[in-house]
Amino acid sequence: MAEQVDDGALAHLNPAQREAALTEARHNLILAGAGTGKTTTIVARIRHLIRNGTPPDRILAITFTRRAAAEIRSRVQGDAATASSTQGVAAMTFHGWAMREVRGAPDVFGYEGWSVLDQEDQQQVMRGVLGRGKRVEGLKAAQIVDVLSFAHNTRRTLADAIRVKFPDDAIDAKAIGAAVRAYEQRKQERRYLTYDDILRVFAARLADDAVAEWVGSHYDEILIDEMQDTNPLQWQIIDPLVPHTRFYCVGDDAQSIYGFRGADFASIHSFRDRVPGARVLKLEDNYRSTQEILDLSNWLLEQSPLGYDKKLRAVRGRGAKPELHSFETPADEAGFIAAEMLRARRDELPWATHLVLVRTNYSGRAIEARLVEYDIPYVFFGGVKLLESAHVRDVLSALRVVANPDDEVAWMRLLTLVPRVGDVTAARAFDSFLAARSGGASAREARASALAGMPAWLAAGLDAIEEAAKRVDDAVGRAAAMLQPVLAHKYRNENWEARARDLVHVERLAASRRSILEFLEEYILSPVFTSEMEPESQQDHVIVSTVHSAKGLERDWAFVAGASAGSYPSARSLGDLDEVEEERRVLYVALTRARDRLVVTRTVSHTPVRAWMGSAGMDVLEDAYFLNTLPERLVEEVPHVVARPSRPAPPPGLSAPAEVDLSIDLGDLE
DNA sequence: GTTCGCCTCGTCGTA
DNA sequence: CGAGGCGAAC
Repeated sequence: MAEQVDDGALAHLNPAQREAALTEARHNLILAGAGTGKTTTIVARIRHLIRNGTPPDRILAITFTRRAAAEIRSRVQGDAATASSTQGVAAMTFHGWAMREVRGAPDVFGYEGWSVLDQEDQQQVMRGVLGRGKRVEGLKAAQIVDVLSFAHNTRRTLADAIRVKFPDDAIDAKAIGAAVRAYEQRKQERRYLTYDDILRVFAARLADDAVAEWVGSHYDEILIDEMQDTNPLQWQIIDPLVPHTRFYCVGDDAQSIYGFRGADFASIHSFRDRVPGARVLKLEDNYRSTQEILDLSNWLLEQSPLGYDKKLRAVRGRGAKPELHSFETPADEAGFIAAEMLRARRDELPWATHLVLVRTNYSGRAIEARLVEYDIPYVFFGGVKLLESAHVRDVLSALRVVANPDDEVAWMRLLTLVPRVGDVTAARAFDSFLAARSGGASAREARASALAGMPAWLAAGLDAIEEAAKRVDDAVGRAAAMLQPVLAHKYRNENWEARARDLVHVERLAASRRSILEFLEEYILSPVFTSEMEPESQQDHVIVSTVHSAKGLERDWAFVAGASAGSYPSARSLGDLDEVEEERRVLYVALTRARDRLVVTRTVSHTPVRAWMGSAGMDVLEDAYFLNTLPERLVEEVPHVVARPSRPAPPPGLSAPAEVDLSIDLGDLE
C-alpha cells in the first residue's frame, strides 16, 4: 500500500521542502517565498499523509481559487497508478468549504433553501432599499455594500469601517446605519445570504465548542494555501477548530494583495501566538526564475519601509536581464507585446510561453484587442465571470424564481425581460405575489397571481422548469428556450451569437448538479471566467491575467504591462502607507511570475492618469512611482517613445490666418 | 405614467 | 461593459 503512493515525489524535494512535507508538529506555518515550490510542498505533504495512513477524505485543502483547487487535486492524484488511492481529497475555497458544512448539516446550521447573492445582486437589493434617490450621504448602493462587507471581513463595527474607508469625508454614519438595517431586513425576508453571511453563519456556530469539535472531527488535517490573504472573519473560523484538528498553513507576507478584502498579512507574523505550539518553517530557494529576475524583485521589496526580511535566491542561476520598455500610448504598448509573441511564434515557441499581467480588468482590454487583431489565441483570467454576464443572469433568473420564490431580485429581472414590462409593472406583479403569499397562498398559487397580466409562455415556461428541477441542465435548457426570443432581441446589437454559446456552456456546467440552488451556489462561490469556456482554452494559448488572478501562475516569459507612474502605486492609494505597500506587493507578485524573460512595459506620456491629475498631481505620482529610482544595472532599458520633431515657431505675421473660402466654383451654373 | 432606446460616463482587485 | 440620465414614443 505504502509504495503505491510513494512516487518518489519526496526524492525531488530539497531539504527544506522535505522537512516541511514531513513535519510532525501538530500545527505548522510554512513561509514560502515566490517560486519556492509552495504547491509542490503542499502536494508532497498531502501524499505523505495518505501514505502514512490518513484517509484522503479526512484531508481538506483550502485554496484561493477554483483553479488552484483543481491543480492540487490533479497533482495529488498524480498518474493512473496512484489516482485511486488518493481519491477523495477535498480541495476548495473558504466559501466553498463553509457552504459545504452549512448545507451538509441543516439541522446544525439552518438556512435551508436560502439563496446566495453575489455582489451585483447585493447592490440590487441595496438599491431597492435606497429607493428613489439611490444614494445616502452621497454613497451609492455599491459603496455601502462594499463598506458593509469590509466591516464583516475585518470584524469592525459599521461606524469604524466607514471611518477607515472614507477618512476624509464627513459622513453621518447613522444614515448609513439605517440603510444597512433596512437592507438586512430585506435579506431576511427574501431569504438571501451574501458571501460574507456564509462565512459568518459558519463562524457563529463554531463559537459553540460542541459544534467546533464535531466539525473538527471530520478532518485529520486542514491545509490552507495563501495564508497571508486570510482575513479576520476567516480566522474566526480557524480559531475554534485549532484544538480539534491539525492546521498546515502556507503563505508569504510579501505576496499579500487582498488587504482591500480585509486580509492582514501581519497575522502570519503572530501565527505562533494565535496557534499555540505551531512550528514555523521557511522555504527560500527559488526554482522558478533566473537570478536577474529575482534581483529586480528583491530590489523592489528592499525599497519598502516595511522590513520583509526576504531575499530570494535563484537555484537556476543567471539569465537575461529584465527589460523595461517605454511607450507613448497603451495601444503602442499592447502592439509591442503582441508583436513579441508573433516573433516568438516564428521561432516555434508555443503560445503558452507567454503570460501578460495587467493591473485592472479595464487595462487588459487594450491587450485583448491586439491579440484579437493579430489572431493570437488567449484566455483572460479576471474580467467577466460566466454567471455574472447579463444574458446568463437573465436565464438564471427563471431558475431562481422556481428555486426560491421569494427571490425578488430574480423576479424583477425575469419580469422586465417581458416586452412592455418595465420596473413599475414588474414591481406591481411582485407585489401581488407578496399579497397572495401573505394571504396564505402556496408558492405556486402566489406565482400564478404574479403572472396574471403576463404572457402565457412565461407561466408555461416556469412550470416546465419546475418539472425539470431535478435535472438542472435540463432546467437551464428550458429556461434558455423560453427566453430565446426576448434575449435575441435584447442583445441583437451586442454579440448575441457569442452569448448564445455561453448559454450552452451554462447548460453543460449544470449537468449532474443535484438541485438548482446547489448549482447556483457552486458557481457563485467559485466562479468560472467566460473566457475559460471558450474553445481557445482547450488548445495552446497565451494567458492574460490581472495580477490578483495570477496567484500561483508562472510562464517562461512574463509581460508586466502598464507599469507606469500613476499605476504602481495607483493614484488612489497615495497618502496611505498600507495601501501603497500593498501596491508594491502587487507589482512584486507580477515580477516573480517570469521564469526566463521578464518584460516590463509602461507608457510615459499619454497615461489617462495624467489627463485628470494635471501636471502638478503628476509630480506627486512620479515621486511615489516605484520604478523611478530603479538602478540602471538591474534592467535593460528600451525606449520606444518617438520624439516628436520640433518645428520652428511660425513668424508672427502668419499666426492669424484669414478664413479660407471653402465653397466650390459652380462654373457656368451661376 | 411607463417603456425603451440612445448616449455618456467611470471603471482597482475577488470569493 | 454596466449604470444611470434624458428624451421620444407608446
